Amino acid sequence: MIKNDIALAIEKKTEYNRARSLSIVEGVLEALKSALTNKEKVEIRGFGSFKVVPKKTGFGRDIRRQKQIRIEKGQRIKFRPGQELKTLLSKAKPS
Amino acid sequence: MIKNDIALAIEKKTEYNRARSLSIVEGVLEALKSALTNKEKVEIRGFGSFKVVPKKTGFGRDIRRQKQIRIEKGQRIKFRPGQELKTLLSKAKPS
DNA sequence: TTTTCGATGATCAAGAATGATATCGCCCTG
DNA sequence: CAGGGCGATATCATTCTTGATCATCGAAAA
Repeated sequence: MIKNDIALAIEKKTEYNRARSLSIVEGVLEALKSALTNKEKVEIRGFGSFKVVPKKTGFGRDIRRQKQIRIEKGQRIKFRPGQELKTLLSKAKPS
Repeated sequence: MIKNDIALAIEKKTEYNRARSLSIVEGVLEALKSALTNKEKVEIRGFGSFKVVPKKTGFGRDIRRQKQIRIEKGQRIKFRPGQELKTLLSKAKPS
């Protein structure tokens, strides 16, 4: 599924055309991005939660130079699926 | 950020009221859930990708009974943040 | 069509997550 | 507001990811 597919689903659900539906989907994504950029946790019951956490510290590896390098401070995003999503998955047919 | 906050953002962006905006947000989430339930990967450029992958195999622990147990087959969902989201995060002020 | 993101893979060591089940305080949401 | 999801926590052994950089190629998206 890609952004356009979601817009298609919104198009079917509303009286908006594809372009407007796409714009709305982008609005949703933008809201999420903005919250996360502000380190704000995002929690959607049933779907899941996104949380900004610190990067690991210590060392990483620069493969090109075969050397260890120090990992700078930073943040990353963790997603944790919600209950409902997990349940839907466990009920779906095995792949 | 919670579902209602996203609906608020959509309300501001459209001529829909809160209830309809909320319904649209739910439509977006429903589309995502449906795709994932069907084991379909979801890729949104810049935001990130969700992918259904097999659960780890081997053993888990039943704490109540202080015993190891075998982990049944299953699926879980992995999220991988997109480039843009990572970049926004690294540019945001340290917390 | 063009741009560029994203998946994959390579290395290595450290550390986080995963799985299982249950409790409890907080809080999302119908 | 009430119901129940969510997250932290507990255990233990194992699995997996994380981080760094970069090349390749398929595909998202403008």
